[in-house]
Amino acid sequence: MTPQTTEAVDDYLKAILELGGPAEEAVSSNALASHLGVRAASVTGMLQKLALREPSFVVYQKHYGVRLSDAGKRRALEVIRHHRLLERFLHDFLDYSWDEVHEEAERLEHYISERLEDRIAAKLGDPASDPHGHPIPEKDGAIAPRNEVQLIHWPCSVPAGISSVSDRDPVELREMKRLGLLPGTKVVVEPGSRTGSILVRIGSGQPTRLTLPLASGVLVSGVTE
Amino acid sequence: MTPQTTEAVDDYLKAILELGGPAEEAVSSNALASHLGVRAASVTGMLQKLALREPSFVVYQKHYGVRLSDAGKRRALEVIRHHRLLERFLHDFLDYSWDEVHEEAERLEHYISERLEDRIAAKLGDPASDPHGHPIPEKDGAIAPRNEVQLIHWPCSVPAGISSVSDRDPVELREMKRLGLLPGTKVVVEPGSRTGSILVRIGSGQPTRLTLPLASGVLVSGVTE
DNA sequence: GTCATGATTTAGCTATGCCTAAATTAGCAC
DNA sequence: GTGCTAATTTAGGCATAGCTAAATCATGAC
Repeated sequence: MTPQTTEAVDDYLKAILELGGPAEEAVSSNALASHLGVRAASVTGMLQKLALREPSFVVYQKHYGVRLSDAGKRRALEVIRHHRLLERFLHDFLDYSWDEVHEEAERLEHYISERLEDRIAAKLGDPASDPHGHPIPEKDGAIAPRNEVQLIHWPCSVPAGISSVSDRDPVELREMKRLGLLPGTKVVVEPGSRTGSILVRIGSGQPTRLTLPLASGVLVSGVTE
Repeated sequence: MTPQTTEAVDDYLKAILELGGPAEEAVSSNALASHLGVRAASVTGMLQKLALREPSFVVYQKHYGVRLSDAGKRRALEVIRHHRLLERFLHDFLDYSWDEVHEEAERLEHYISERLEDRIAAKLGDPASDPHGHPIPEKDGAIAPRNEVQLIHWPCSVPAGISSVSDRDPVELREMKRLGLLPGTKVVVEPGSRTGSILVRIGSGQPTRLTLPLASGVLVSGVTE
């Protein structure tokens, strides 16, 4: 049987979901193009096909933007569930380190069957989040909303908990691990900001100076003490 | 990075390796076409590309046939190693049954990284065979030669051991499991052949009548008693 | 040796998913 | 409203991997 979706289609759907944000706003072709690393012309072509598909994956309006249809959103969330389950599985069962899981999961997420998805989830005991702290959508696509803020936007002296970290760059991830910037860790931003860095107390250690690129990859939320 | 091989290329290489047999004879386009379920014309086109690649995967002579080059053989064995390691992993760690592993492994074999291959092998303790009894090639491609014969060609009354079973048909596999036709089991062909079936004592049970399609999927070798 | 038959290859087409370059459209300033 | 600029779309091309139909080749029968 021909697969329902291709790798390219999955990647478009994920990108539209991410770029649309929690409000699921319409996403422009240019935004998709730069996020996916392809030309805007390629995006237009793909969106036209996705809109004409049966069932349609997107609602596309020329010169305006694109939104996911119900079917599109369902598939996007399924692929994200695959990705995050795989990351946790590779990390917990196959000795993958924090910075190695993303690349492998990014490839395999398109190819695992529903059966394998279920077996991995069962083996892991239906985990709620991946190793970077990102929530794993339920099988029906449900995903608990979160109040996350970039650490660099968190007010001084107010304690916060790391809820997740960006998994895009393995080098950054290794550095975060070294510094103890793990999901669940308590952090306090100390007075002492400069251009290019902030001062942060991580867990119970001494305040540490974090460069902005690094700190911008750390998402936090309030802690109820 | 663009992958070194595509799924189609992998499938051609595996097919050439299998159809060439232990002597690695040249394989005809027609044989490949019927094995792969595509038209002979498609095979010719693909072989021409595979021969021109750098490094070349095949040695191709028009109107004669095709053989694997060293690079082609290496890749074919790597994919087979992936397939069989995956089968054992799915079976032993993720509660897949005997007849479910093939389909999943057939898809994933093309997409797992060398790192995942290594981690799975380590987790399993470098197993020698998959759940159907097929030998898993070593990382360098080495694969112990076997003296297997189809059960239907084994002489009467001479004890034999099942070395492997065909994994193509899940229905057949379930039937084999029900009958106890598992790799390692001792079998003896009893006098009582008819057209369409043979009589076989499986393990220490009573003689059982096996249909030829089923029995032809059972490979045996001599047992040293 | 010729010829027929079956195997094989060529030629030309389809679809996906990307590209570039050129044309077009939308939205904003004024 | 006009016009500028940036976003968007169209047009035409490339590679992969399949297809059909037509041409060609090779081998065995005679």
